[in-house]
Amino acid sequence: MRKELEKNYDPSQFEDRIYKSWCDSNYFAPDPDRTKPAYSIVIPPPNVTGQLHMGHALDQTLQDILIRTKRMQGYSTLWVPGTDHAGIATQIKVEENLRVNEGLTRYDLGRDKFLERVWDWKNKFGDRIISQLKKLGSSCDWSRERFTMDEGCSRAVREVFVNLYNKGLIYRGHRIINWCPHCLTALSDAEVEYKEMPGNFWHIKYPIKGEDGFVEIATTRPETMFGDTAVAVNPNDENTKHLIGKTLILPIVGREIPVIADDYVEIGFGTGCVKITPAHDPNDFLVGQRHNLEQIKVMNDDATMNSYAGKYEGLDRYVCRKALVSELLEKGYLVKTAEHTHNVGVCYRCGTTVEPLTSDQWFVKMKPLAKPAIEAVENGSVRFVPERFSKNYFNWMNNILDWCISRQLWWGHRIPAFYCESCSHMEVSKEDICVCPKCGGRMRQDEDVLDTWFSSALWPFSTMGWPDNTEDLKRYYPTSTLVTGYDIITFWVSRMIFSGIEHTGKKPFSTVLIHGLVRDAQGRKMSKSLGNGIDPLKIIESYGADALRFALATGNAPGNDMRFSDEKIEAARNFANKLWNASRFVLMNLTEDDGTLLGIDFSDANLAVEDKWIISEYNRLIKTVTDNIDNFEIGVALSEIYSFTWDKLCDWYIEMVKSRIFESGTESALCAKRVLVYVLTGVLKLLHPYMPFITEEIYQALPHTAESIMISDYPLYDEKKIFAKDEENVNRIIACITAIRSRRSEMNVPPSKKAKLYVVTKYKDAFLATEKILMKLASASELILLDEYTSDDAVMIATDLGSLYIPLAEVIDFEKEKARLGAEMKKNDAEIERLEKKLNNAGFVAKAPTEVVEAERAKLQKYLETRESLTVALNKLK
RNA sequence: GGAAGGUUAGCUCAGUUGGGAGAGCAUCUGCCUUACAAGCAGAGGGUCAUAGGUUCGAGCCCUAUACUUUCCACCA
Repeated sequence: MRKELEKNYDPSQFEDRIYKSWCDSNYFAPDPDRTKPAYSIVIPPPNVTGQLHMGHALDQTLQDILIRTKRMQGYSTLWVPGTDHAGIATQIKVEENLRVNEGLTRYDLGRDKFLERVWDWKNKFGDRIISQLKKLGSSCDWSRERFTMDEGCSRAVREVFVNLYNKGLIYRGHRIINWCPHCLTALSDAEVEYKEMPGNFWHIKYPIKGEDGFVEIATTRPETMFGDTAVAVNPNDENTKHLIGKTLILPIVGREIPVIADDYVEIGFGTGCVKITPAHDPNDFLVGQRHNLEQIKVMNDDATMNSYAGKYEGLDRYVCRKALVSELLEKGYLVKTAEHTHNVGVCYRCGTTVEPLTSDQWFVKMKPLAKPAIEAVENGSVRFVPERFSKNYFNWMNNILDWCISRQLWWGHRIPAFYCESCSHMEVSKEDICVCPKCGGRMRQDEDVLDTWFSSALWPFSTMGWPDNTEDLKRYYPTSTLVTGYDIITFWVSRMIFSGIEHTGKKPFSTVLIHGLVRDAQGRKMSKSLGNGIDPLKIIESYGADALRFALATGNAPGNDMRFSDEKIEAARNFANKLWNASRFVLMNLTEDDGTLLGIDFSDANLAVEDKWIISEYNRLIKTVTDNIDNFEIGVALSEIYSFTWDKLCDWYIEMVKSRIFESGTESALCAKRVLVYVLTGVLKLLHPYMPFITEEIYQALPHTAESIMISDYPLYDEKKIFAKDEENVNRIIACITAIRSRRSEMNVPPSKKAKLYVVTKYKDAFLATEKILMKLASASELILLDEYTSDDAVMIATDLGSLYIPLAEVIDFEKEKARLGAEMKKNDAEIERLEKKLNNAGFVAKAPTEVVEAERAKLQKYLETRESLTVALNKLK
């Protein structure tokens, strides 16, 4: 029994129901048929405690469009879902919660108790994001849902860590790293953002030992002078050369430091003399290494000063800075203070200014890993869409430094390194080690955890069971397409590429489809602090998931940011409504015995010219949509479906066949109905990947062969279903009807007023084939085909079909009509002149492709015909 | 400092190998025409940022300039 469609389109009535039916039917699981080609995607795992935002919605929509298309096209599709533990972000959230609700810190609870709390949190909110993804219609295989800290992924992490360590690609070292004094952890270079901030250049005198003079240095961070272990000058700088080798006395501190030569110092910048603080500046650190300088750390982990700062010990770095500057001023060491804006690194999670400092951390040696990963993109094995983002990638990968992977957090994968408490022997191992293999002493595991992105980097294969060579891995890895935003190319995409190549010997995916950010209606980034975020769930509630998906998938080019506005979502909803109503029309006219009439035979001689027209147009649509999807031009494909559905199917075809359909019982009516069902079903299929719910709801109400539209066959382009001649004829009539309507409207003829229509045409076939349509849609009371129209009481309309005359004597102002025709003639003549000039241009005719020249000739022909008609009409008015 | 985008209708944006510019929204004029007023039929509105160049032909390719966004680098 067929279902009826409700009178009004109300997605909330069916979206959840349909989603459940898909799940119950297990349609999201990959087809086990081994003969089908594989197509796979892994989800960019959202933060486990995060809330769905527009970025997710866009990301999900694009992936689902690809997956659903491929599934219908006969691929065995796998879309692996899951979530990320998001180390710092989650830990901060739980700590904040703990502080607000219980006034406790994580240290009050201790590591184990605290981690229990985080797991509680994860279990409580971990399902929320997943259920939100489902609201969007995502066709992920939920039975394969993964979490970066589940057993399998954790095993992969250990495997990778140990392998890299054994290859010498992971090492522990004392290096300068980015330290967040708020999160109390090291950060990788990628996790530091730079913000422009106003600051000062303080010029300070460093007295020269044994002389009266001094050296003037300029610094933006005077408080680090407690850690100065040299002053550097450029050996080629004539102005400062003489200082090399001298000894300086640090003001206030009194410690002696040397003047060294290093070409890191830029000649002509500042005073030419640079204080060197190896423990608190990345560049100074390198200078220190070159010159064997001592590293003096002057701050504690929370960015308060330590004992090296003498009486400033315990003060915050900025409080210290202020006090120190006053003291320097008092004592005459401060030469001047200049304003200076500079970029300051801040923690990407909490925004605190990071402190570069030396510390013992774990690193991944990047150069050897980066090389094959760069090559993979260079040789096209991994392809970015749009292509320009590969430049982004190269820029990062070519300049990459070693990756600091240890974090002083509790939430994350604990580093599998074990230290002996007795003999300090260290072992790195996949299994826990309790007893020292050297001395039998007790081993304790490294306190630190790994950077969240360390596990994300393994996501494409860890989710498929690696390091075991599972069936999934064999069948679905490497994955086909990765869909993500350009903002995490460095964080995530690049790391997946080198990890995949290193650990599986294969690239993790073939294509990286990059999308932009979803911004608010004013173009601002959506953010919590601005409070301008738009909640996708609210949008779904009031407009439906299909409308949201439509709004996100259309109207912007790949990789570009897009603005989300009410207008856009309303337009999307209106389209859904249009489709809904058109479908209702089709269904209303579907008599019971039509129910089996699918798969219409197109050799059927009963097909009217307009039937062939819409079938041809539909067939062309299939090609356009398929081609565009193949090129990842998802938005273009969708707008093609949109304009076909609205402009061709609804505005023309349905209007054209209405009168036929109402002649019930005739073969002609039946035929139109068959075509309607055929074309509508086809459009629904093409549209299904974009708007899965509404298309399914309508599909179920139509006569259908597949259980669900989502597992039905995707339409295929068929050259035999292009009826070029009929298309041409119908297009002529369409142009004709439009011209008539336009003239009537100009002349304020009410739509209800019908008028005789005289037609003078050399396209008699086209006219005869479409007579009825012309009559109805052009509001004609009678059609009269003539060889020549002789009276002068009619409005003449020059069209592609020929000259049309509407006798509307009472509304014609002859002078006005003459003027109008004259103006039209002038415009027409201008076109003729332009085309003749072009066609008389020997260069054009010789060099342009013949089809272009032919097209121009045809146009000229048309304008010449129009001139004839206009001339006749004008002569009559004289 | 390096790099990549953007500049097209009043607004937001498309424009896929170069062949006389499109959509949605907004505006104006008519319509409750038996699927749809979340609709129908018409209409107006653009020196495609500027200046050069290549070409028979440039919104599209090249060079320069202006304004703008983003990424990377950089706390002397």
